[in-house]
This record gives sequence, C-alpha cells and structure tokens, in this order.
Amino acid sequence: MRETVTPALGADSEDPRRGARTLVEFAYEAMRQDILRGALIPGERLRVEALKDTYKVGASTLREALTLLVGEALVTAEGQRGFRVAPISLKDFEDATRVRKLIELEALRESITNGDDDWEAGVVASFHRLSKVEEQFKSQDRATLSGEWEERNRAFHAALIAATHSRWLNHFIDILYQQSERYRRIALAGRAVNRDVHNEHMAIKEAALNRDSDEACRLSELHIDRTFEALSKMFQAQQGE
Amino acid sequence: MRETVTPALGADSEDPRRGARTLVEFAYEAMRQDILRGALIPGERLRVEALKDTYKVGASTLREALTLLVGEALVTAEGQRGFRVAPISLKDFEDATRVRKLIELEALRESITNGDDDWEAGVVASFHRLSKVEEQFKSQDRATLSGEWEERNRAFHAALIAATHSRWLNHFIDILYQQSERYRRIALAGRAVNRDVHNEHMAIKEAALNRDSDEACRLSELHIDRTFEALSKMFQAQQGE
DNA sequence: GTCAAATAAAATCTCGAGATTTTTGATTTT
DNA sequence: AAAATCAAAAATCTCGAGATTTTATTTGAC
Repeated sequence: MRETVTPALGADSEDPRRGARTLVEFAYEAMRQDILRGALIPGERLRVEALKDTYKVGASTLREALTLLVGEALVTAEGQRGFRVAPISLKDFEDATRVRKLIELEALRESITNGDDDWEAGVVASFHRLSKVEEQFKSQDRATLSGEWEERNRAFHAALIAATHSRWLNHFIDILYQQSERYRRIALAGRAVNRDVHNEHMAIKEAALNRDSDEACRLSELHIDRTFEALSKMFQAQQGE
Repeated sequence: MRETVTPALGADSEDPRRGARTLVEFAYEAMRQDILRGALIPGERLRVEALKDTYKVGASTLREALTLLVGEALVTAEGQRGFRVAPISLKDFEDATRVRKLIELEALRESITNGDDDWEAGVVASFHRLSKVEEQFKSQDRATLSGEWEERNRAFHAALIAATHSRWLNHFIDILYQQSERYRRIALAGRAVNRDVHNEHMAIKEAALNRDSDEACRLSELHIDRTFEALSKMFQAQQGE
C-alpha cells in the first residue's frame, strides 16, 4: 500500500509531473518545449507509438496532448494520417509577425490608456528583471541563460499589455508570441542577438510609462520590424543550407 | 463477417460518420453544432461518461474531440475537474465583436486590394445564394431555413475576405466568426432578424466590387456594430429572465 | 446542532490491446 | 521496364476497464 504522508521537501523535484495536474498537461508542456526549442523538427512526423515511450504516457494521453498543441498551431493533424510538427516558412513568419503587430499594438494602446499603478509597477519590475539577465550576457555564457532570458522577455512584453481588458486580444497575442518565439529560437540556434535590444526595450518602457501611446506603438512596431528583419536573414541563411 | 462491398449510393446518408474521416472528427462536429445551436448550454458540465453514450464513442475519443473544441474556445477544461461548455457573457460578446472588427476589416481591406476575377466571382455568387434564401424568408417558415441561411451568410462573409493572403488573419476570423455565430443563434433563439440585413450586405458587396476599400470597411463596421447592438439587447433581455 | 473526519459514490484520467487504415514491399501482368 | 495487384508491415484510431482524484454523504466528536 502506498504511503499517504507528504514526501519531504525537495523530493518532488524528482517528480516528472512537475506542476502539471494531469499527465496530459505534463506531456503537452514537454512537447511544447521540445517544439519551441526545435528539438522536434518542423514538419517532422509525430508517431504516437514512438512518442509514447519518449514521454512515458499512454497512447490516448499522448493524443490528447498533441490535440492541445493543434489548437496552438504548433502541431498539425490529418485524419488517419497522424500528427506532424507544424511546418515553418519565411512566408508564415512574415504573416505571423504582421498579424502580431496589428493585435499587439492595439493591445498596447489600450493598456497605456487603462494602466493603473499596478500596471506601471509590473512594467518597471519586468523590465528590471530582463535588464539583469541581459547584463549577465556580457560576461557569462549565453546558452545557459537563454531559457531565463526567453522567460523574462516574454514577461516584459506581457506586462506592457497587461492592462488590456480584452481576453481575445490577449489570447491571440499568446498564440502569436509563441509562434514568434519558435522562429526566434530556431533562427538564432543558440547564438546571441547581435543588436541592442536592451535600448529598444528601455525606449518602449519609457514611452509607455509617459503614457505616450503613439510613441510607444511606434517604437514597438520598430522593435518588432527590426527583430523580424534580423531573424529573417538568419532564417533564410539557415534554411538555404 | 462484415460485407466489404461498397454500399449502394444513398445508403451512406444513414452513415452516422457523414464526411468525417475519424470518429474524433465526427464527435467533434456533432458537439460543435450542439454548442452553436445552444443545445449544450453555456457553462454546462460536459461529463465524459454521459456524452460517451450520447455520441456513441469511447472515452478517449470523446476527450480528444472535446480537446479540439478547447482550441476553438467553445469548451473549457480544468485539470481533474473536467470539461464545460464555454460560458457566455455580454462582456465576452462585446470583446469578441471588437477584436473581430479589428481583424476582419484588416482582412477585407487587403482582400479588396488583392482580389482578382475569381474573388469577384466568389463575392457575386455567394451574395446571390444568400439573397435567394433571404427571399424565401418572406414566405416560408424561418426555422427550417435558418441552418441554410447561417451557412450562406458565413460563405458570403468568407468570400469577401477570401483574397487575403494571411493565413493567420483567416484563422482568427474563423474562430471569432464562430463565436459570434453562437451568440447570434442563442440570442435569436430561432426568431427572425427584424432589420434589413439584406441591404447592408448589398451595400458592402457593391463597395467591395467597386474596389472602394474605405467605404467597404466603413459599411462592414456599421454592419457588425448594428448586428451587435440588436443582438446584445435580445441577449440581455434573455439572460435577465 | 455544528464542525470535522471518515466513508462512499461519482467522475476524471490513464493505459494498452485490438480494430481499422495506410504504407511499404513483393509479385505478377501488360 | 512500368503499371497494377496483392500481401505484409506499420501506424493510426478506438474502446472500455481500472487507477486516481474529486465530490457527496455519513458518521462521530464536541
């Protein structure tokens, strides 16, 4: 019979389920990360029989996790022909970037109008956290920090638009941000960004806190465009290999 | 042993699987329709054990179908606490309408710029088909035609924006159109629309074919706003009961 | 009587085996 | 040799039973 006593602290760091409530969520999160990292290659077939063993879950559980990823457009499914990692292309990257701009700028504008003190605090705090990890890039190895940078960068951009009331804008931004994260990570392939993103972030932060929504949107658009330009070159070079 | 010969034509109208390639797709489509119709009530719990019998599929198959609907925001899921029909609210309806306007007008503008002869033909044809069924409203019973009207209305709006190159705009429009369809069908509850939608559609069609994107967008926005105004009143009256 | 703990019931979640379909490869025919 | 046919292999899809968790009910303590 199984012991019902709560295990000692630290023991649950061994728990393969982490924070997931269900095995579906666990498999979903593991595969999501593997797709964003590029470990699961775009276009690759996702065979249930094989992935069962990789992620240590049953067939139905795995299919349900894959179906969740279909809803986020990280996986495609075709009846009787299985699942695949969603393919990537410059055209799709361009399209996703364009639509993300449309939606994110709308959300940013509203957020700057609505934002209260908590919103300002969130922007300041997340920018600070992001700056700290960017500071370390100058000395430390980039690869070990990139996971942390990804998370803090996401948090900063989320904080900027946190004061939007629109659930739908937020939902679509989440999806498109995730798409752009995949393109960024695949294009960079572990390398460092070679332009001054920090100053762009700071300028956006300043404009937002000054409640200058036109300027903040202008700078944000510039930021997204510049990022796309830089990454699309790397992407093309990489795909052309 | 089961006969392997292809059944006679007409016999497959008895096939509960219809056009679906898999049972997952079949259950997904059946539940989708039931949610859009309001037969499955917003907020209602979706018990796998019960729905298994209703849709005549196994537990895993049903869960996979439900998970597909989670991706379209028609169903919500909470770990270890099951699935629910996505709740509705005036606030959500308002938000979905706002974001749909943002995205759909962008798509319409691009479509009018890009549209070729095939696009024009599609707009003319779908408008004609929609007009025909609206004609019949004057004489025939509305309830029997409403399914056909829904489909043709959807087709007309899809034809207008068919020339967008953006897969992402189209994807989000599909999701938001479906949301608005649910609100419309629930708010109307089988009743007829009491304003002249036909003329609004015609005006949009004319502007689009004249390649007057500003005017087409203006009229389209007006159309969406008026529809929202009318439906939101019915919706509030209904929810207040 | 109220609260809490223990128990029972109900529901979700999970698994792996089997049915169905697709894909691959071998054989035959033109 | 190319195309078509058939058989074998591999993969998807599907099911229902059992494990786990949540929810409802009962019992007991104060």
